[in-house]
Amino acid sequence: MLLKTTKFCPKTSPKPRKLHHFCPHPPPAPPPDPNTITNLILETDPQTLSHIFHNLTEWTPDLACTILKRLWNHGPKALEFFSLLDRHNAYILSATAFDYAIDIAARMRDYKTLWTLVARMRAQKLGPSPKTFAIITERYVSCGKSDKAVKIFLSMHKHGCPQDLTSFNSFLDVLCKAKRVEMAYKLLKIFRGKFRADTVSYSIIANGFCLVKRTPKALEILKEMVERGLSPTLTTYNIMLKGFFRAGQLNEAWKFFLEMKRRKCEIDVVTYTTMVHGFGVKGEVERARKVFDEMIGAGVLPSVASYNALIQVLCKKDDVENGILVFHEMLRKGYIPNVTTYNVIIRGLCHDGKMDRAMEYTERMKDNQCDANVQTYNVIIRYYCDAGETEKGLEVFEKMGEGHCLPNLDTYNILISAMFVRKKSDDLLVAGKLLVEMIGRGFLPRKFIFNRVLNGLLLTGNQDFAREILRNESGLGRLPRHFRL
DNA sequence: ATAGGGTTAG
Repeated sequence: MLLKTTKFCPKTSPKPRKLHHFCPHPPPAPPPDPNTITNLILETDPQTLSHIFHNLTEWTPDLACTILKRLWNHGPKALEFFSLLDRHNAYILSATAFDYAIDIAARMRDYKTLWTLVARMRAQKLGPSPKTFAIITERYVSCGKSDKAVKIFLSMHKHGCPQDLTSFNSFLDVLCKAKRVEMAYKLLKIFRGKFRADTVSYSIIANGFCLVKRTPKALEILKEMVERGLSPTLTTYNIMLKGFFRAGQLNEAWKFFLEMKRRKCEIDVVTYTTMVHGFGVKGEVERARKVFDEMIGAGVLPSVASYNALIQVLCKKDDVENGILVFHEMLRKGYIPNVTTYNVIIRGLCHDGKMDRAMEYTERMKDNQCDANVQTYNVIIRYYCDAGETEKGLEVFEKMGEGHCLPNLDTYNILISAMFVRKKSDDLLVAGKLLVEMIGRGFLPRKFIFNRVLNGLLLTGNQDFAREILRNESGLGRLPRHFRL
């Protein structure tokens, strides 16, 4: 056993010590099961948990990381778990585990904990690494603190983290993905000498302009890059290609694709998949199919992602049944569908009102050792709620909890919004409960959602509940100031 | 997480 039995179940099984006489050679310990431990952590209060941890053996760094990942959508529990490990089995914590914990603290905007963890990581000589700083700066940028993120990046070395071209490029990418491309470009111009900016740096900036649909500017960046003696790579071209599609410039995309071929670029599976997806989402289903066939004709082996792109396109812009035909075709060819493949089909079926068949596919996933993820559940819940089957949505929500998938922020938003459509006061009580639960799990509700639930409770004569929520949450100090009365 | 391709919701 992983757990010493006496401490494991102190209330229910206090006796059978004597049996050991008859069992001199206990059976070998079963492999530690992350699910069991995760559920134990979720159900147990902090103090009891501390006792249990005292008696836990057989920890491995991998197990610790797996559990942290499972607790991803329950920030407070994840950090509680992390600090218990830190106290009892410090040597089990890896750099990856620290990165997870830091990411979670940052997501909860608990900056004090974040920097404590960084210091602790450093004290244990586990980092912080450039990856750690990519995580931290990404979180700061995503909540609007880009200037602060720049300062953090520039002071990385003071935390014992090397500052080099790679970490510079990562940071530029963080800014670009948060649509702060102008800021990234300014930084590039300031620091390109110091860090010796390369093709990757410029490609990242070009991608940043593509993400905000400014393809002419992206092309300018590439021109500048070439003038500085840096050569584009296939990745650079694929970035541009995707940019044209994103900006709705289908003709430019097509011309660019032809030009790539004419210049004897070694067009790869990513190029083709970009074309299939790009054409497809703009409704050009036949052209998407043609490109897919051309890929096979050219001897480029489609990947699972290629199939996913085609299936998605068919499900969305053509007919789910045609998507399912391609799904069967990929199975015939020996491909192993992944969770995205299933999610695309499930969404297609839901969208077509075929909820029962969508549910069948979730079962099929299980049979094929492909675990449904939170996105799978969110799709099903959303469509049940949209179809007015709120109870079924809630049922699926409950089921994901008892499994090993915790709801995320989207799940709560979907469900809470659904609690307003029927104008039933009972629904609002559920909304209130969900709100309390999500806050307890470290999610910050949007101001709009929070006020909507509170107002709803007030209007339906549930003042006491509303007041209780406010008192609890402001007492915890977890809510931003605008929520306080 | 040094840059590119599949999921979100119209």
